[in-house]
Amino acid sequence: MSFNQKLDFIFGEHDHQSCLDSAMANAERLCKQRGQRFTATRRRVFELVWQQHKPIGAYEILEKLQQDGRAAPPTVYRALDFLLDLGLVHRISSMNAYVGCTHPDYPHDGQFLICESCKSFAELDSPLITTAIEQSAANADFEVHRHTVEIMGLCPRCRIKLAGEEQ
Amino acid sequence: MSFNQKLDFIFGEHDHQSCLDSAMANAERLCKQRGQRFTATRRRVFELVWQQHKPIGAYEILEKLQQDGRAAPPTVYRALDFLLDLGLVHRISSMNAYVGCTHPDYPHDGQFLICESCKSFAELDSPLITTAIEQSAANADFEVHRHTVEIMGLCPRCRIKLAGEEQ
DNA sequence: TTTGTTATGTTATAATATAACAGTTTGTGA
DNA sequence: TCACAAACTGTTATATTATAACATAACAAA
Repeated sequence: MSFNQKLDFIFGEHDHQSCLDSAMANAERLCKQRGQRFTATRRRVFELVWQQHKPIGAYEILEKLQQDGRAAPPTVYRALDFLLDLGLVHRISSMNAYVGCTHPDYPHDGQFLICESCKSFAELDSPLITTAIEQSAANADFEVHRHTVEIMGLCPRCRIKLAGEEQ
Repeated sequence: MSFNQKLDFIFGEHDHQSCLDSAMANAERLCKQRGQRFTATRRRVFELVWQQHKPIGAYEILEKLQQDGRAAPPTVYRALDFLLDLGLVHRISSMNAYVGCTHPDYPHDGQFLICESCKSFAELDSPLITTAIEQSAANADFEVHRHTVEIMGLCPRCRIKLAGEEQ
C-alpha cells in the first residue's frame, strides 16, 4: 500500500493521488467484506476526509458537498457515522473533527499526534500506550471498552520551522 | 486531605461534604498563590462541578446557577475557562463535560476512566501512560505539549452489577 | 478619587449535532 | 420481472454546545 502505515507525519511531497486511491480501494474492499454499501455519498465524504492529511470538520465537509449539489447536515453526519462504525475514519473529539484512518484493517482505538501549529496529524497504534492504559485500568479494577488518546504539540517540521524563527 | 487522591472510584458512602470542603480550600489556596480572584461565581461553579463525582455539562451548570438568579452561558463558560486554566477542573472532550480535578496541586494532563454505565469517573495520573505517550511521540520526533486520555468502560461496581444481571 | 484592570451582564449568534418523517433506491425472493 | 422490505437519502426543524461583542460594575493601586 502506498499510504503511510507508520506513525510518521505525511507531508506535501508524497504521492497523494495514489495515497488516496489506496485508501479508497481499501475502503471498498472492507465494505464488500462486511456486506455494506459504499454509496456515492459515502464515497464522496470519505474522499473529502482523505483529501487533506488534517482533521476536517463536519460543516467543512458539508460546504464541499454543496459545491456538487444540495446537501444538509444529516447527509454528512450519516456518512461519517457509517465510516466511523467501519473504522474507516476517526473522530478527534477535542477538535470536533474527523480524520481518515491510516490502518483500518483491524479494529483499534484512536491514538493521535496533532500538530498545534500546522494541524497535521499522525495516527499511532502504540502497543506501549495500549498496554499502559490496560494496566492502569486493571489497577483500578476497571474494564476497558475503548480509549482515545489525543496528543497535542509540534510535528517535526514545525519544530524546526519555529526553532528557526525564534532567533 | 479527605478527597480521594488515588485512582479509585468514589462512591456514595464517602463523606462528600468534607470532600467538597477540601477541594474548595485547596482551590482557594491555589488562587491566592497565583494572585487570582476566587469570586462568588467561580466558587459557585466550582462547587457545582464538584457536587457530583460525575462529569457535568455547561448547560446543566447554567440551569443550577439560574436557580440562584439570572445567568447566561458566558457566565458559565468564563468561570469554567478560569478553573480550567488553573487546573482546578478538566474537560472531558468526548462528553462535552467537565469534572473537578482531584489533584490540582501541580499541573498535569488529564487521564480519565469513565464508566459508560453509571457515568462515574476516576482521574488517573499514571506515569506509565505518560511515559508511553512521551516515548511514542519521541519516536515520531514529535514535541508533546499536552495530552488527553479518555478511557471508556465499566467501573468496578457496574461490572459486578451487570455481571449479576446477565445470568 | 481617579484611573486602569479585571470581572460580569446582556444580547445576539456561531458552530456542532440530531430528531422526525417523507420519499427514493436497491437488493432479494416469489 | 415484479413487488416487497430494507437500507439509504432528502428535507425541515430544532437541540446542544460555545463564543463574539459591547456595555456595565467591582476592585485595587496610585
